[in-house]
Amino acid sequence: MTPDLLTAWQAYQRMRVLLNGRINRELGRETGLSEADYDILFFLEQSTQTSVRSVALRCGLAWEKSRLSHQLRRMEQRGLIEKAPGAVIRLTDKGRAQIAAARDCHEAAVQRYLGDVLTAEQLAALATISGQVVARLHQDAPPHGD
Amino acid sequence: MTPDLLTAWQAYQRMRVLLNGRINRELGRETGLSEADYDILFFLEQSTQTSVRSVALRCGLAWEKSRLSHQLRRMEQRGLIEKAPGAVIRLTDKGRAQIAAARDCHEAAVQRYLGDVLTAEQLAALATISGQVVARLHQDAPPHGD
DNA sequence: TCAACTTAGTTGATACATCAACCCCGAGCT
DNA sequence: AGCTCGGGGTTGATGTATCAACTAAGTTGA
Repeated sequence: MTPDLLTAWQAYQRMRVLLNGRINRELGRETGLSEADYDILFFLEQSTQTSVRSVALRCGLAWEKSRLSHQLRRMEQRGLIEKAPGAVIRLTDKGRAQIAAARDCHEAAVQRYLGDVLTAEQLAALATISGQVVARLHQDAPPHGD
Repeated sequence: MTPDLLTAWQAYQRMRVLLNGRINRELGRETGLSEADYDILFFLEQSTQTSVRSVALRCGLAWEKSRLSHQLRRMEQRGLIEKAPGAVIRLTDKGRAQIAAARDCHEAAVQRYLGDVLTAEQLAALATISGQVVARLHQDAPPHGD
């Protein structure tokens, strides 16, 4: 492991842990939603259709099936979504309201911690780097797992 | 939120989720250690002293106290560490053996998914970006919390 | 027709993360 | 002395993530 790689890895790890901790905490405190909640609601809201099949969620979020199942059960109990027959998921009015509020909070955080700090070149570099790593992950253990 | 920022954020998020999931899964499968276990054991092993006070762990890892307490309890039950009076933590032989094995696995993964994929410039850019974001996080909500 | 296979989804067990509430002890103050 | 106060550490409750085992429904093929 070269020093460059070690340095980059440790710096990345630190950013990952701190940045995500911070955003999750802000989101939870201000909106009562977890990151998992947010991801689900955001996907449903962005979707052009009014209802989405579970499998589309699983695909789009790259989640395990059991994780999704548990999460959807909890969210249904809280009234954020509803399940229709045929493994179809729909946003409730409450869910729609919460994601709208949360999006502002979330985008503000991303702007504050990334947008305000990085140059356009750095943003582009981050996107490129991420894309390359993700491509490597896909090529390396493709079957279907994660 | 500019398109550049959105793109970078989404790409980063995807990398973060997939890369970390993959590394954690490999680590768990091949060594039986979680990321949390690894962080603790790595810190203890790197430490020059044979024993470390809890508070040093909390500081070095930037963990919440309750998180550390729960984690140390579980690890003591599994025989990876032992607690001495005075909030002192020590690696057991078993713990020392496991972290040695895990380090190889972990470094191989980092090499495979980052080192083999990114150029030296990209590694440097990633380190710089991470450093800037972390600095922003510290300046923004410094007290001592997270 | 029926049996072996896939794939979507659920469930239960276990581990992990976070919050709030608590215990303990030593530093400072009256 | 007796006090409070703050920090280190623990605990319990709750939400979250992962794995393994299971159900159910559709496919293929003998």
